[in-house]
Amino acid sequence: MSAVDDEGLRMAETKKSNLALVAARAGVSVASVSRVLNGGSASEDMTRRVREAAEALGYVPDASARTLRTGRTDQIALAVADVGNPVYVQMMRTVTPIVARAGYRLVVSSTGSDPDDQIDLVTSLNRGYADGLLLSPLRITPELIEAMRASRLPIVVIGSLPPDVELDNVRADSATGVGLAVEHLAAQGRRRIALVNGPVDTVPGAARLAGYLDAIRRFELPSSPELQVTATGFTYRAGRRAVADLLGQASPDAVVCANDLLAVAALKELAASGARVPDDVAVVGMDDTDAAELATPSLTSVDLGSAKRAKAAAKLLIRRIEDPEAPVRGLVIAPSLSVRESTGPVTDHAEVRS
Amino acid sequence: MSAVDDEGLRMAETKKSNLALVAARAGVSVASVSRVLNGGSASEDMTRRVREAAEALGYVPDASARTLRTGRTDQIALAVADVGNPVYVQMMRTVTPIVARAGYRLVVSSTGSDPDDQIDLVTSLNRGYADGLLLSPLRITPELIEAMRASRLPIVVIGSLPPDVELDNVRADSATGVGLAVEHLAAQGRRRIALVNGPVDTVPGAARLAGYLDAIRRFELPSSPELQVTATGFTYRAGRRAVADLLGQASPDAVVCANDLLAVAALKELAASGARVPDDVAVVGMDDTDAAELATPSLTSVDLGSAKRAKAAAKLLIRRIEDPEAPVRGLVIAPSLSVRESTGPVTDHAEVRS
DNA sequence: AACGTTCTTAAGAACGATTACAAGAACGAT
DNA sequence: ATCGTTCTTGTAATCGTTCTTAAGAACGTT
Repeated sequence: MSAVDDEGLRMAETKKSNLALVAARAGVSVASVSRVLNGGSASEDMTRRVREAAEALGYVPDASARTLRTGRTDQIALAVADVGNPVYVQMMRTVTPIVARAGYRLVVSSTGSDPDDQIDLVTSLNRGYADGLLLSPLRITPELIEAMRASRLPIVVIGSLPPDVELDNVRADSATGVGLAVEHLAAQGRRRIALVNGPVDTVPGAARLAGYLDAIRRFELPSSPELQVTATGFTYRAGRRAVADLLGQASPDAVVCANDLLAVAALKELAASGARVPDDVAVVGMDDTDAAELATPSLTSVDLGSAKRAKAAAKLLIRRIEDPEAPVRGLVIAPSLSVRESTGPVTDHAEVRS
Repeated sequence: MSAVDDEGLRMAETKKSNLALVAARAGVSVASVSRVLNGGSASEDMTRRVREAAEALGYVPDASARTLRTGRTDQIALAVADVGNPVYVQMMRTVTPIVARAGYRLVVSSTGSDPDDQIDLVTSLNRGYADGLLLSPLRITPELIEAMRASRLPIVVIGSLPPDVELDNVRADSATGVGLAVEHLAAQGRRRIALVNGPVDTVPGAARLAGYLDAIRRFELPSSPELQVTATGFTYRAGRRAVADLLGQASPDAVVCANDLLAVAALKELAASGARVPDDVAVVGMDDTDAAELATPSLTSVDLGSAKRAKAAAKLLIRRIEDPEAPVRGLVIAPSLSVRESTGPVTDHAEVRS
């Protein structure tokens, strides 16, 4: 409680204010104020008076009025299924500077994995709260596709779509990605390669299972149902349960996981069971997020190009917003493998071990 | 390429539509349409016709028009400094259901740690793109405080403020939290307790340093500048560098870190240097996020009540939106300690493994 | 001096929703 | 039959901005 009150000294009174008030104070018309503030041509005297009045009143233009008039919000929405998944963090990071450079603000909303949530999101997009949407849906239903197709505002899908759907999208090549992982493991002489997948009724879950089965066949590895487990979600906790089940029913010498969180869960569960990584069991994650580098041992991870995908999707969306007639595009980003400790050269340890 | 085109069969044409179109189709006035759709009283016949017309046209109300008229957006904004920090993920998770239950949608924007970004954010809030803002600023400047004070729309600060500032806020008690960590370590006989802090010109950085110095004095532990290092940010990478510096200049038997990311960095750097955790060096994190549980070994972490703080802040904001005259409140959430492996008793370690 | 050109500024019409107000219909009561 | 009440529906104003149109001023040209 200081004795001196210095409030009101130079306090911009942001209570409320609009063009009319500024105009009245400057002694000009609202049109002129708008023109000056939006960089139209005006006399020097006019410009000065308007600027002063606006400053004095702490004028801030009203977003909804402007949007109503112009039809633009200068916002782009990014919808993610799970804010806890580091792959989405990576996407947010990549997208933010791109949309900012194009003059948009990014707003993030988190949906559940429920397709209905996403339909709601598309609907509310059509209320016009953003100029476009970047959507990365886990599950795709015909209803969701129909909603996206009917959307008045542009949507770019990050992820795969059924082949006949004509929507801008940027997809990963999960199958090839899983193939890279299996190839890497097989080259080390690993034979009992397990898959820890997320729900197979999701787009990534289905793609990763397909890629796994294909790779197992290609490399002529033993295939057995016991080596495949499905977590109830792409989360750490679900991963722990799934891996515990796996270890109860099989003895893999390598585990490929559908994302990095599941892979961290595998590391933990293996450690709890007394198995050494990578000596006894190798672990491969997917998405190549921060979590892969932070894990102990650090995780070999399939880079599905999330950052590139997000970047490409953002550019696609911006182009589409600016030119609604642009042809529909579908991009595929090639995967690569980031090798780290969790699949570390077996030779070093194998020598020691045997 | 199927031979049959079934487009236009029942495709809701969401091109554009407004109350006037719906009204024309239903043969009633726009006012009646609005009334029916917003749950006003209307005859059965009227209701049916309006519903049908709205459905047929795929009518979706325009957000900006509604906002312009009513002054409400039904959105609450949450601004976080770093989407990569798991403590913010925790906050987002907690806040989402609370605002949803109150009928708001949550939009997340990420600011940098630069106070100017946050001032921009407050300004754009005053454009009316949300009904209120939850802000967790890393650095607080007089300008930011002035901007928040002058805001036309309510803001609740998650974090500490200078004592004389009258703004709704929910703060952690970092000092006591650090004290809990030091007490726990001292009770194990650890004496050379180091601090890995974030930048001290940030609010949490300053608070944690103060708490550390106070605790060191209280427990009569040796204090030396070599035991205190400051990372250039609250990130993993900055943490690695800071811990490397620390290990180069001192031999701590315990490390208290200003957040979980820094603590994970400490684990990694200690492992790289050959030190065993917790046998040689104990590590304590802060915020008690998922990262603490996922780390190897799992991290003992000071729970600064982030989830509770976020929850309380959201409730405060909603109350404030609904009653702008409500008295200003400041809450403090008490910290607690979640003990895990990284400070585990050395004896216990042996039991588990044998 | 009359006229056309250019430049500056103002007036007013949108954008699409909500809502106060008024007008008319329906209905029961006296 | 008249009046008052209630219920339903329509008319029109309003939110704050942008932008078209047009009016007026300034200036050069013939």
